Amino acid sequence: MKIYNSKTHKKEEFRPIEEGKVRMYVCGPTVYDNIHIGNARTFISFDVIRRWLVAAGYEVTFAQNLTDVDDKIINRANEQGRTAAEVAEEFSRKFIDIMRAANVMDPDVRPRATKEIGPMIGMIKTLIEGGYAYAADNGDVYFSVRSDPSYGEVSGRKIDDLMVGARIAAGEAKRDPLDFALWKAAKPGEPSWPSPWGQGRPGWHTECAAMVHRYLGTPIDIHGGGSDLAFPHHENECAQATCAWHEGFANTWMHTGMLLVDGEKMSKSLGNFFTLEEVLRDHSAAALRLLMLQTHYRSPLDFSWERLEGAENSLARIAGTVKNLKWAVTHAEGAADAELAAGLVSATERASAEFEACMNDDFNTAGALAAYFQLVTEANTYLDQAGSAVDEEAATVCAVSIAGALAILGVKLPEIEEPLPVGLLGVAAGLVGYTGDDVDEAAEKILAARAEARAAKDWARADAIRDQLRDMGLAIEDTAAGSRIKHA
RNA sequence: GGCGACGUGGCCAAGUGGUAAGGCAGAGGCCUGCAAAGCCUUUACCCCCGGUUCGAAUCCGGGCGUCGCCUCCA
Repeated sequence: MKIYNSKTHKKEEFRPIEEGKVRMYVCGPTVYDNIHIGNARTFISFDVIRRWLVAAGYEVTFAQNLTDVDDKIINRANEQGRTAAEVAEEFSRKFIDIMRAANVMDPDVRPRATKEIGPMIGMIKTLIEGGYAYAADNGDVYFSVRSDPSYGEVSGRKIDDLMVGARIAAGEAKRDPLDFALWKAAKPGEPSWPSPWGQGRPGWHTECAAMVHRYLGTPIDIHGGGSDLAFPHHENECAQATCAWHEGFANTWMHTGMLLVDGEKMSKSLGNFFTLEEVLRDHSAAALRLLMLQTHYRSPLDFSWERLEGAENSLARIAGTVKNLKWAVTHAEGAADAELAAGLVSATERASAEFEACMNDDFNTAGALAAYFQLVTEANTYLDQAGSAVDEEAATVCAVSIAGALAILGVKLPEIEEPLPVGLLGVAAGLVGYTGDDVDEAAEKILAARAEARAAKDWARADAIRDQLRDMGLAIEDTAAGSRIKHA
């Protein structure tokens, strides 16, 4: 398996530190608001990466933090006249719920910054003792960037290049403009914890480093996040961890590309964002994920509602094929053509091999999906050619393979076995006088009545039956193997 | 200004040395009583210029353009 390491700018053969095991960490959200789909892109990308590592046989330990103390949370709380803890609790809960709605697996560990103050203070102490950090008179503690000779390696920067943009904000007590806060002295009314440097709270970069160390142990195999976190966040995390424990921090750094709207980065500060919640209100999580996976995780991704609609259509096509394959298996009649069946089986094997090769090549989900789109076409062709004489084993193998591949990617196909509505019974009673209580039997009677009308060239009756079903949100699909009623 | 990434058909996008996957949308055709679904066909000077090579979308140099980071940001 090859993974692009953004620290070395190369695809590298992935070798976990511990044979067969992967420890990975992805920076979680600061819980001051609902997340937008740009945030979601990163979490969905790493969800797929994690799922593929698991599918490849690795035992994966996945940790993701919740940053529940931060300037932005405090500001939001002040605006709304609530406590920071209340704001953090609300959006932590919402984040967890919406991630589940998006079919993103829960992390194995989800530490919260406010519950990890002790380990953070411990790390800061170690850094001060080692000469890498210093406490300022005002109660802030800063990391001394120039004390770390490897600073800049994660994001590929040179300290001298950074000088231009670096500034010291009013009220800060840095010795060097490059230095960043490990611990911030409390201002009146802010949440704070006691420390050797007085009441205060941890800096953002401090949290992640301490939590990685505590829950995964350093070094870890994979550290991920959006590409906008590479600098300064990841650089600073790495600097602290490296200087505190001297055992390396993360072997592979992975950064996801930004999600764009009209060519510009989606972000809260620009205001050009859609929340994940509002997107999932009218669109399936599966379609959103499919849309995202059709672009490589490292590339920028241009979001549009048109594309999302397109993904919805693609998804329906795939789901339709899986559904048709399964239906054909249960309605198979007659001797199947062995050659046709063998063709479908080998097409399935080809798709599966191609899928695996693409995923193993730095998670090329777009290529992996393309292999299965091709198989979908081949399966549809098979169903056309085979008619009702479907080879049950070949069709099953194909259907399972398609559904399985999508499941690995976390794309949930629309309910394949959704039952027909009970209201169909009433239609059946009116149309064909069927008064039983078996919906499937009613459907068969209705289809039989339509077939009869068509045979008698009574198009008015045949179409009336179709129209009546349409009013109920049902459609009739005439396939090579016979007609059936499905959800429109 | 510094650093990095990218520029492939109407839209999106994979492909990093051997002659252009796939999705969506459009058009035409097949099938169908009509439709739906499905299948088939259909559109590429791979941003421009130069170089390396038997051969380049793919490597090198230059140019133009876009985006990101350098400040909170997934």
